[in-house]
Amino acid sequence: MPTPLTLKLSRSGLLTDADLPVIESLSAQSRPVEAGQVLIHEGEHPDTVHLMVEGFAHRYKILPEGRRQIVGLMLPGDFCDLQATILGSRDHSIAALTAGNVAELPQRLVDDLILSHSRIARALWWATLVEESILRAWLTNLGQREGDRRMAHLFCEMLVRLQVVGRAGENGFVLPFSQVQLGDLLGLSNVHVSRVLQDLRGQGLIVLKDRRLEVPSVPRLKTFCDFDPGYLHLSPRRGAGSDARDHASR
Amino acid sequence: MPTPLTLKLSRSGLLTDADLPVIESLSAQSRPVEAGQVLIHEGEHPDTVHLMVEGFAHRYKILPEGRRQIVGLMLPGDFCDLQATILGSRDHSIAALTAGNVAELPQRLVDDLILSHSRIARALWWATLVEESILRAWLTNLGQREGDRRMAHLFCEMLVRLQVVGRAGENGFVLPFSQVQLGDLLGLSNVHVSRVLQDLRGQGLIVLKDRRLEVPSVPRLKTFCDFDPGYLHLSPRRGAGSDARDHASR
DNA sequence: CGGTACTTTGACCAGGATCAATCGCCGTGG
DNA sequence: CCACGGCGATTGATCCTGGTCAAAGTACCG
Repeated sequence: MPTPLTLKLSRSGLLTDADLPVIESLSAQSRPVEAGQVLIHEGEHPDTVHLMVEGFAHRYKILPEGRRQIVGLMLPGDFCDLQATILGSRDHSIAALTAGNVAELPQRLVDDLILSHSRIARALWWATLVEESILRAWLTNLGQREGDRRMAHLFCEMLVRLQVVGRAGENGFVLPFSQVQLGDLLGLSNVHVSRVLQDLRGQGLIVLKDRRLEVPSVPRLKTFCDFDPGYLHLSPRRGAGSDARDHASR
Repeated sequence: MPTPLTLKLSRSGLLTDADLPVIESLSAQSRPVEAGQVLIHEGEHPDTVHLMVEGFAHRYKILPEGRRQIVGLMLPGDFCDLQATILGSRDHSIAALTAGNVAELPQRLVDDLILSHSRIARALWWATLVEESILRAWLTNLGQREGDRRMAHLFCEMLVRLQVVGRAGENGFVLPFSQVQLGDLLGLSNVHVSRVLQDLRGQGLIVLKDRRLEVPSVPRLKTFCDFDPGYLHLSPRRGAGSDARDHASR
């Protein structure tokens, strides 16, 4: 089974099979992290690149009054700070959401990789740009949708992103968030998150129990929140036995 | 007077004086655009890079129900689509907000520039990452702040960004938005925008008349909305006679 | 068995949306 | 010159999404 990073970058449409072993190797050395562990503190000036190999992490900002906004979700195969050194100090923190494994790559290794493998360099660019695209989708989600659709949209996105890296089935995945965290993701209070979830359950759009989210009808959920996966910029899965296995789109 | 692009990239802290003429040249050839003109349609697959030389533009997404969210603001010196070709089709549109000038650079020219000038390449990276950082700040703004602070935060950001490129004075700038557009930026209704503006005026935080925004006390406004410019990642202005030369505004 | 973290529920309140009417400003055409 | 229409801003009235406060229930853990 390929690593999540390989699975993800394969969907950029920019790689050939020759690139895959190199990419695989990036995930080889990883260290375990525990849930809640802070990977990068705001203000730090890191000199390594963090790659999620297993587990979830999140990027967040904290306002002086104590309010918190999660501004990014790193799933297996996602980089936490591919850019790190260019910007100087970080303007937000990153912490693990679940136990998992993180690879820490020296910035130099990444730089060398980019110089020597132009296709991979482009694929990394692609990953960064998709991240930015997701931010725009989130911004639209917060700015224009009400609680229930907002939540549904997040679930749709997570379903697709996790399916890409082989961490979700056709209809569900493990959702390791507390309701407070869901609130920090969506700009809602924990109380309201609870009610919205009840509501979605009541409409039969989701089944959420024991940290596992099931979506009885993915098309229905997508219609409900106008989810259009275009912003994830995924090329069709290619290669051996590409098949009817991904019904993505809609 | 240097072009806005030069002024902006100078603040990356990554360039030397030798790079400046090359950067200047990018703004040399520009064509006029009128207010409202669409520069890039959603779904298009552009093969040129757009650079704002003068005037404002905005990036926006439209939901099926007709709601609109502005997900980016391009000021003089900002690129509209530095990444263009990698992602394939665009997931949003870009339109001019005011009359202005736009340079259209062939993607090849940009690629060559990146290959031949590594410092400039890094500076362009920097610009892209700052854009992403701004998106995270906006997301936090929408998710965690109420209308009045949200508006104030936008004004603070615009003031700083415009000052960088010499298009704002110490205390104000030309704000070419209608209240509907402000609403689309901030996720507020036009009616509420009107009330929030009254409120800010009432508190003496802003003076807004004839499309010109004046901020009587910038520190007060910043305190009001917890504005911390760190996310713009600006290095101190360097170089010959760094000074009080940019009162541009008008 | 008590503590802690998370979820649920209820009551109440407020930020902000929606609907609707009015007003001011301009540009256009009679 | 004036009437008209369109756009944007303002204001008022009303409604609703979602926040806050508070309490209680649930589950896990040492």
